[in-house]
Amino acid sequence: MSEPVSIHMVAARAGCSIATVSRVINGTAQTSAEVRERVEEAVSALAYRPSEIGRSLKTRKTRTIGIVVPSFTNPVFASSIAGVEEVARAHSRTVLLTATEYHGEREEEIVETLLAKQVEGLVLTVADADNSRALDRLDAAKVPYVLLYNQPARADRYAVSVDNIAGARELVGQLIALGHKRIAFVAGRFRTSDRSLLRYQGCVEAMDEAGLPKPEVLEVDYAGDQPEEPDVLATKLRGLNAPTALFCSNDLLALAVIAASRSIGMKVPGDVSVAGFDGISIGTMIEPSLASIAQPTRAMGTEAMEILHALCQAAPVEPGVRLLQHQFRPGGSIAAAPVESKGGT
Amino acid sequence: MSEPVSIHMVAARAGCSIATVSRVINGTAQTSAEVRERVEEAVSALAYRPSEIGRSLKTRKTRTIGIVVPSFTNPVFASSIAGVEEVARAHSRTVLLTATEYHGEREEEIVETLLAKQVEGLVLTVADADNSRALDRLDAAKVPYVLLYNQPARADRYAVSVDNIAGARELVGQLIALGHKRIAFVAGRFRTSDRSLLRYQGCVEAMDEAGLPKPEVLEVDYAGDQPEEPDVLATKLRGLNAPTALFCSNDLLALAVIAASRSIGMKVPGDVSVAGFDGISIGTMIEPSLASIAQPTRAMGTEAMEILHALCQAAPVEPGVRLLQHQFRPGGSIAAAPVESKGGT
DNA sequence: CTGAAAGCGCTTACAG
DNA sequence: CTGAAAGCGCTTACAG
Repeated sequence: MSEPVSIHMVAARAGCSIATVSRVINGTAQTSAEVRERVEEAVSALAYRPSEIGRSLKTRKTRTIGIVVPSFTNPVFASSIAGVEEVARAHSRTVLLTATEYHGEREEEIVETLLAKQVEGLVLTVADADNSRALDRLDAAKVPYVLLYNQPARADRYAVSVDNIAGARELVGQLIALGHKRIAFVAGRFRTSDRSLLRYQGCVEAMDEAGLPKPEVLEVDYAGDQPEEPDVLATKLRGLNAPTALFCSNDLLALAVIAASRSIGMKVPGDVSVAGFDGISIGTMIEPSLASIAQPTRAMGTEAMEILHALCQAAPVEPGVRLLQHQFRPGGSIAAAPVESKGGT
Repeated sequence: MSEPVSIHMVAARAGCSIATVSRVINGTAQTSAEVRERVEEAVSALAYRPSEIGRSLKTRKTRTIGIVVPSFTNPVFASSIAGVEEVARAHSRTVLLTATEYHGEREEEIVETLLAKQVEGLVLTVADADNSRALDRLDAAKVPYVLLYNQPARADRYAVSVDNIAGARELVGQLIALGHKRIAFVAGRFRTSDRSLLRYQGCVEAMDEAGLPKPEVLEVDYAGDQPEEPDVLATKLRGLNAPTALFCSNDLLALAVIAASRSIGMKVPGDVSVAGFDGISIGTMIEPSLASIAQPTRAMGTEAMEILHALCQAAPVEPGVRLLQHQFRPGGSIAAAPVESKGGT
């Protein structure tokens, strides 16, 4: 900070030119053993580290990538970020991290900032991958990016996701098999999550096929990752038309829904079954365990970063959405539908 | 990526010098309305964004700070990172993110990388704040940093934490008040977490004061944030000398311990009480809810970043540890000690 | 109010 | 094997 040591000081101490210092440090050309030794001595004596910023300006490569996700505090994002970071480090890349806090309108501004930082590429989860000014901006700037959790309809974008529709269908299929007929879909922010919408769609399809009516929908407000006040949520749940099962668009929401249900005397799964989507690990530790669709979150992060790395080196990569395998995770939070008794709770 | 637009292109289109372009963009000097207009036209037509990297090289300021934490997937870190990022953005700073994955020996290397990236400062949680080569390196480089969750004994380091000893004492005091006499401390990695050690110390102190013997200690291996296999953990729990209460060094561990206890037929809190430390929000949603010591994690992140920001601008800040207020969070996971029956489970 | 020039810390042809 | 020089994209005295 105070007196950053530059390549000139190293050269001075080693008694050679800065070009030579650069060469021995990067091993980019032959150097005599003596000079090499002197340079190495100077480097360690001065605790010299070449400035990435000077280097970047010259090479036009920053070896930095940007991540933008809605939130860090949802384990789903946290764990894929961990995957991205791991692979980034393996390729000696650094990660610039940002969160939109679910404000889709911040995406563009954030992307601008990241672009100004000269990131070589981005991994991002946007509100709506098919209608995003942030992505359009990236396309225009020709900066490579890989979407995570989004499933864009456009075939020219790179993305890593699970099949949200299929996952939701599978889960709702399980619910139906358990005898549930009145299933409600509890949604976090359709507008800010195209995933939520796809899961809803999967739910509708499964019910359609079973000859059941469209699911009732409960849209829930959030503050960050925390759904609204438990009692507000409880009141809303009470307002539903006595569903026997609640399919929540994500696990965090499902946990809140279970707590809220409990608070109004609804036993889970005795009175109502509750399922989520994501498969966060805590879901397996609690009682009842949370039925869900597990996504390989960390692997999704590593896969996305591997693709991005390839893209950054202009390696040829087939565009499109990579669908990783999801898995139904059974759990004690769902059970056979209670016997019909004309009108629920 | 492909044809990044530079200040020269803008100047060319606007028919002025690059100096003038710089001036209107930064509003750093008077400019005539006409020129300003032409420059602005060129900027938006070309979608020009000044390169932060060029700018940084000249100004010697990157407006970037680094974060290093053991893991992203522990909600405690995730949420403080969110706080750091929020404040960083408010000060137009960007955040470079890294995780050690609990490998203390990676700290130094990570710090080197961050230094090479010319971060202006760092927020970090290290394994041992009083014995850290990474911190020594930062001191030598005179790069400001603020510790988070660590409580260094040295008075010259900046840190934001809760009082881990006091928190642990408080919690264990509650346990003792409930009649518990055989309390075991379940520890995550003492070697990689000075917090864990302090919490242990608080536990010992509280038991000492009550005239109880030192707590039995169970050290648990981790893989990332996941404690070892549930059945391994269960076996280890079984090996304990029939404690009536388990104080776990963090909430994630407590959840795993509860699950493992259940798996061997120990009811929580009927047969054994379990408490954690951190106060993660999920702890309040589950049944039984998790007794814990709540830390204001997000606020700790924002506070740390505010201090760092001040430090980066060479504002005078009192060194030392800021202790934020922790709070005992009652929970259904702890209850009165079962009546003595000569030898536990 | 504006421009030419220097320089931030590097890397890399180009000579030798 | 080594050095002098140019240049990456900016900002900022210094002149005018």
